[in-house]
Amino acid sequence: MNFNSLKEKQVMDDNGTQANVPETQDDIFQKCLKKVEEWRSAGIEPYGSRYDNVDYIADVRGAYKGDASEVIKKRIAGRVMAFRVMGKSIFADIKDSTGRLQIYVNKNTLGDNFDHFSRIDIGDIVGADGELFITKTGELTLKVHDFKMLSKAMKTLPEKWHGLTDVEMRYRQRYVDLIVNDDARDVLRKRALVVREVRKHLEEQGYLEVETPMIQPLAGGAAARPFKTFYEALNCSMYMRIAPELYLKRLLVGGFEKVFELNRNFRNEGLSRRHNPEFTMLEIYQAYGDCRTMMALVEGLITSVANKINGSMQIKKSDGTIIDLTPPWTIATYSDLVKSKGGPDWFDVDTQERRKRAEKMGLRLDPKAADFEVTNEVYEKLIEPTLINPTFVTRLPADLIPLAKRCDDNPNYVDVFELEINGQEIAPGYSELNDPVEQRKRFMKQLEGNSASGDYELCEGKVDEDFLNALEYGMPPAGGMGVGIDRLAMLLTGADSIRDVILFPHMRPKSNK
RNA sequence: GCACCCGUAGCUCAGCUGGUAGAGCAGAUGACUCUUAAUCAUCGGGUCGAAGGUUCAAGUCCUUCCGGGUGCACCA
Repeated sequence: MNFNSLKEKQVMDDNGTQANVPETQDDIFQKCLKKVEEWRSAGIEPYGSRYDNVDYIADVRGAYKGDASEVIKKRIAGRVMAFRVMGKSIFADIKDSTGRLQIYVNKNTLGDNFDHFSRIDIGDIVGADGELFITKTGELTLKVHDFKMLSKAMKTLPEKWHGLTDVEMRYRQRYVDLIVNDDARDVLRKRALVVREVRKHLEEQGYLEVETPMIQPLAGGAAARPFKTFYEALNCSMYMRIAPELYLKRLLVGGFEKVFELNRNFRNEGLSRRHNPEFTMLEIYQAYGDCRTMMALVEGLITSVANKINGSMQIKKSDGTIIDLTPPWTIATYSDLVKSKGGPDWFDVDTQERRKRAEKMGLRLDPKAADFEVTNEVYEKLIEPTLINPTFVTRLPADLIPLAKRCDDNPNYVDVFELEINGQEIAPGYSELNDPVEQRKRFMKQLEGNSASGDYELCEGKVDEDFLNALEYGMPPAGGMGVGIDRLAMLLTGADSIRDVILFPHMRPKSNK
């Protein structure tokens, strides 16, 4: 009568058996449920428990020394990635976190269990005991004596040859991506190693890792729009931090001399290939240092991490160009870089002339742009993208970074650096401002600037009085630095998109209808 | 936020100037005791992202919406 029964009837008429039923993903699920029941009634639990003394596949491969007569018994566990049935023998590929190994099963060795084994699907997780041998075609293989079901998969894996390429699904269902795409797994594992090595290096240098609030009453330390939230128990609005800076400086006041924090910042901004609003930032402060202290530190840090991760100072990008991290890194002043593009007399000519030159070089300028913004356009559009090998850009215009400490010899410049690698800013470093009166003045000016621009409220027009209070107790002069860990991971893994180095990048939730 | 591109079976993709959806893998059944993208035979699987519109007829053309990608902007 209804559609389904008609359809099933037709199937029956066509081939005279009841075996074939309509096949959708849901039907496959039902089929698997049935398999689970059948296994259970045969005394096999498809969702196994603890499975001890498992060898990593990489170690199993290492154990075979080329002597075919030697008997090597091993136990492995992992996911079935391929399954090739040949009558009374079966080959399957098992994958664990260290690699892949082919297993071989035949009816003579397994007996009744062979039929149970033959019901395994690609995607199931199994354990297997057996001994190693080399097949006719020369592949190291485990001949299975016994196996154990550890987990039955109810969904089919993406296709074995092309894998999973749909970018959206790779990010939304990262677990599938990780099962199927070895390179995704490698990149994300490398990222974890980057984080580990960064910590190790800093600890070895005597820096103390600290954790400061991620939910803050005022979101300071950077110019960015914060995420706002509400703290029920305290009955007040709070912000997700945009930077840990103001708390880390409080620690300098408190007497911690070398500290770092490696954790998430949140900025309420758009997403792009290079930006994720929730990103991992390393901030480091060192009392009695300045931005040059930080330059030496970051050069040592990144080269050491690169060496541990890649074993090389060269990184090949997807387009074939090579980034060379070999120290010492280039140091260039902002002005010299701008002059190299805009002409040696760039800063001597008048504003009109600078505009004319910039436009001649193909820049489209906002007619309202201030003079220093015109210059900065030249820097950002024409110079920054060309800084592929590591370059410390120093002595930036004070207009650009109003909160930093001025250079001793010229108050028009600030004593900072921006580390550029691969045309991207990887780390800014500062000689930190420790004059509380000057700091208050700049905060006030910044507030005015923000209310004037009217883009958004900066923490509702409030100044972090507690931070100023801390400064008034006296903060040692210090060098400070921030390193974008996601971007560093991109650099060291050659990833083109920041999302490739983030396990679960943000996605717009799918509406349920 | 703006511009451009994409969305077809569980996955990877075809589908021409509009004519009513197809392949491989995965799945089912059978054969096969050294395969490895196993092979061979047979079979099933679709709200063509969603909703409207044009048309005798829409996967295909138009509009809106949803989701994604890239670029720009915001932003270090």
